[in-house]
Amino acid sequence: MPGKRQMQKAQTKRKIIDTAIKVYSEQGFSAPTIAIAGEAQISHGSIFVHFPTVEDLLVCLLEEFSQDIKSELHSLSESGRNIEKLLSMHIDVLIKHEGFYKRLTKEAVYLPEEVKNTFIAIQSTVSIHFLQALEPEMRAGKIKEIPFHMLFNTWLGLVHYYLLNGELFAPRESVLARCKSSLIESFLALIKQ
Amino acid sequence: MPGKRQMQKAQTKRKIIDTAIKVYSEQGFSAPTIAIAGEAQISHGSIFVHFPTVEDLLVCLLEEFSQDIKSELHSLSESGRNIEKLLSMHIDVLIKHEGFYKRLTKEAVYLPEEVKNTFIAIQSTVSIHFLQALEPEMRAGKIKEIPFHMLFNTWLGLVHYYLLNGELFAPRESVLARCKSSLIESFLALIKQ
DNA sequence: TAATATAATGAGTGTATACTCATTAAGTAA
DNA sequence: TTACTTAATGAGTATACACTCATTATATTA
Repeated sequence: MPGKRQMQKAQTKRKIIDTAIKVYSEQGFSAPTIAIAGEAQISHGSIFVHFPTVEDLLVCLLEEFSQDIKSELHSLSESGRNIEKLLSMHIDVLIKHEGFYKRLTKEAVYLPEEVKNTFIAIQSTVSIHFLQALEPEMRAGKIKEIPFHMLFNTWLGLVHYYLLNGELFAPRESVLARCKSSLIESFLALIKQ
Repeated sequence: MPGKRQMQKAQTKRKIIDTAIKVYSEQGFSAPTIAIAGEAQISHGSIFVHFPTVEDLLVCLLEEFSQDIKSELHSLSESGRNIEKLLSMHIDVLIKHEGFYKRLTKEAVYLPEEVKNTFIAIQSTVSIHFLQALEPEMRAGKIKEIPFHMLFNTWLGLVHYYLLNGELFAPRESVLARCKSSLIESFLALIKQ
């Protein structure tokens, strides 16, 4: 059975992870570690007891984030497999994690390679579901004859463009929530044969 | 007539601007000012003789950059006004400035507000040319009935997505040069009625 | 030529940050 | 209860940077 020590340790680690997600979502990834320590109400040094470097913390954060997103995508995509539902579900998952996801798209350049690759792996998972939903309609000749990866990149490009320029389209609120239907409608109209 | 002093001064300022563009293109905007001074073969302090802060340097850089891009777009769009030519011209202009433009798209978050606004103003100019080229074809019913801003955002989203993920699509070379034709073909196929 | 003005220099300063480590406090085992 | 182990602490260190300013070198003016 786990002793008090082990539980306390695990609890502190969890607090660091949760607080880091919160602080990075709000302040961006250049937020100093003292901001995380302050918000989590632990000492600065504690962070380095659990994570040798901030890079290790980031990698851990993204590992968890990607697991969450992937499992959400997976369980939601069970229910229905047409393209409209899938786009809607995709946006819903992003809305749920909008703060952190937006930071990832905005600040990817400055993140370590491993973190970037984990983020790319998320898109890869999305593309698999995207393909599964689109394939029947493509076979049925309802979709324009354009390479699949182009269709997917157009969708992701559009969604990320809205995330990156959210302040322009929807100041002080969720761009995705506000623009969800017009994004989906427009994209569907574009790809239809 | 300009004395030797004034000419020398102007020449140094120019050297700083040109070198800063080069260094920022290669290393990103977090490149330290000593890197610019070193590359320009001037002393570190000289930068601050000409620009009180790095922010002032950045603003100056973008002012010039946006003037260049806008005038290129303007002179090129004179020649022909159909949408295919315009897209091609747009990509060509971006290819010409790809290093710096790519950095702007990647690191926009960390740039001062004034710089971001200048960058947005460039897109605004592009959208005007885009509309002019598209309008005749829209009137003729050749284009899908989708709000104009959606068409434009889809295009820009796609192009920026390729710039941001260039390493994935075309490692060690110009993504835009490599993917230009497929970007244009796919986009035209999508928007056609 | 001598006096003055100023562009350019680069060692030096201040600040923000990640990370360290000796110390403390609290759990665990004898 | 006592000795041992370890999570947590936070003052301290090292580093990287933007920006300063007294000094130097060069042009301009009298």
